Amino acid sequence: MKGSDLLSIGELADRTGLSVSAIRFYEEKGLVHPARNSGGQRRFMRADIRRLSFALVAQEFGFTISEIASRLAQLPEGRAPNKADWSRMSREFRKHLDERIEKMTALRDKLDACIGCGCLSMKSCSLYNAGDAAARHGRGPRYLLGDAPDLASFDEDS
Amino acid sequence: MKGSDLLSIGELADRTGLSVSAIRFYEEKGLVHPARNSGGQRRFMRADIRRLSFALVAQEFGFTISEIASRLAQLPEGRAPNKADWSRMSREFRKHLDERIEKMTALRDKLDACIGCGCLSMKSCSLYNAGDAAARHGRGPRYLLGDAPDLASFDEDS
DNA sequence: TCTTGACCTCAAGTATACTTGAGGAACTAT
DNA sequence: ATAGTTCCTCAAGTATACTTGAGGTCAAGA
Repeated sequence: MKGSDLLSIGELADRTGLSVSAIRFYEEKGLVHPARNSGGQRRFMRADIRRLSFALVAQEFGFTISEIASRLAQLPEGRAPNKADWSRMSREFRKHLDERIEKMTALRDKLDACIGCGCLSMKSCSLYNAGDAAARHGRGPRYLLGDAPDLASFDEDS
Repeated sequence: MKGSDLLSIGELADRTGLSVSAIRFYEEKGLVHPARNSGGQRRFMRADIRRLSFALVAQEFGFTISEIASRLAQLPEGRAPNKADWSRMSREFRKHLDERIEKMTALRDKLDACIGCGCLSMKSCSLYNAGDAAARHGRGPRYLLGDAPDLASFDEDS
């Protein structure tokens, strides 16, 4: 396979640092769509190195496989994506990153305020209802760091 | 149970927005340590509302249950934690938050630089080896957004 | 007292993200 | 040609974070 511009799954694993099984799994999830040779073995394009590397970075940021698959789906399928394709996609990705960082920072600052004022008692804690600012996908609390329905709980024992 | 300063699991669920099953699960994981009444039912302290609320916030930030359990273990067990206990704990927690946000921001900025220069081709991409800056706990890629072992892959088709 | 809702335990199921293993075919080098 | 490595599929296992269900007990109001 050396010299070819198609990569076997093992070569791709070496190039990305991923395991072979993880790459198969990612294919199943739609992150890559390798061709097959006459013997049925996967043959990847060089551009797939970048797709998978992007996936790994995105995972660092807490994106799920299916979210990543959606982003990668924006890249052209037939031809290898070029700089413009990647830049466009990355720029969009960046927006989501910004949002995520912003939410984390906002939540941290609220926690910070709570530590600063020493309250944590919900009478004036800004973390109460901070949930509006935090991206709580799916399951989540109705009250954060608080006990709003009854305002007497903490100050008694302090 | 009304009027008592001990809460049933259902009351705690109402106050935190958690499900009853989740609270039982969290007990199993050591986030709370409720007493039992004569009939074997769980009786929670008011302070447990805060413990669980903290757990929920921490989960937003991407901490695992066991990490959260470790943090909560720093609070006094016998007596209800007071403001000073919570502040001390939160302050420590805040450090971890800062680190996490910093790492995300650093990684984003590297991605940003890549978009800016339009490279994404690994010859000078700063996301390559960005892994040093990114907290990759456990499994992780050896190469990020790149294909260092062979520097010719992207520029051909662009 | 009796009924109904809340609670109990324990086992199993769900989703995400993979890994591991069995049994077998393909590829590559000598 | 043949050995050794790599690849294939499919099923099952792992860890995290819970939920759901079965079968049964407890508590609180009428």
